[in-house]
Amino acid sequence: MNEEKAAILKGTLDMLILKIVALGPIHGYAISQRIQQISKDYFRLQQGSLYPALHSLENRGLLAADWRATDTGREAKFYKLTPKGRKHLEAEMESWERTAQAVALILRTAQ
Amino acid sequence: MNEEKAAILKGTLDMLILKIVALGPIHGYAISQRIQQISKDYFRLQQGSLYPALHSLENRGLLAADWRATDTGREAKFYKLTPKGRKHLEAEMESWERTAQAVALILRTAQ
DNA sequence: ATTGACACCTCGCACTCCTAGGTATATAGG
DNA sequence: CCTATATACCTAGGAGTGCGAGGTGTCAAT
Repeated sequence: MNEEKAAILKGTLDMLILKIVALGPIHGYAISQRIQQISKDYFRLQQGSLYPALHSLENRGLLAADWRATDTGREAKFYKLTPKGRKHLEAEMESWERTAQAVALILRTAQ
Repeated sequence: MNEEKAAILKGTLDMLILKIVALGPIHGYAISQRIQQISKDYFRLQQGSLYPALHSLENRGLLAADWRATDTGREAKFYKLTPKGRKHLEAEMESWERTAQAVALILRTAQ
């Protein structure tokens, strides 16, 4: 019952992924772990959400990928931000701030 | 192009409506105006979102409604919170705070 | 030999809100 | 009087978005 592992807030997935990738080249599987870790285990990014999102971001030219070996000697697809992706991330973050503030305005309106 | 009137953030509509209704009995049409006004014209709540949401909230026992006359002498359906609705609103607001903070954690992670 | 973690993938669903239509009444302007 | 605008309600269908559930293959440890 106590749903302590929450789903990603709708509309924020692309932004969160772009932000994680902005920290440095990283492969998909590690992205979901990082999101979970940085959010202090609050968000749980499902693989069924992750991979389609990565493909979409790549198709839209916001991410670029190449296959490399991980620390553990395995092949993995590493993503990095394109310039377009960086711009997009900045725009999404600004939009998020404005939206979050608008929600806060409503929630903090006293009767 | 410059989409300065934003859509409601997915997943927050019920909460925002409940919060507005919590300020005092109010009819549907006025709810959308209040949301627009309090959010400083940032959110634009469409009628195609508003009315189905109100019916859903009523069906779930979170809102109760009765028809009354407005200031302008027109009949309108006034909603008020039920006790269940008030609890639900509090739970949703807490959940929102945690989610917004988790998003902030990720967005504010420096490389 | 089997389990579990790593690392990738896709299909179809469920949920959520919007678009685009509609009805009806009251008020203001020409 | 007639029309446009604002008020006030409604619905059907669709587009978007993330998830659940399934799958493949590799490597390390038991």
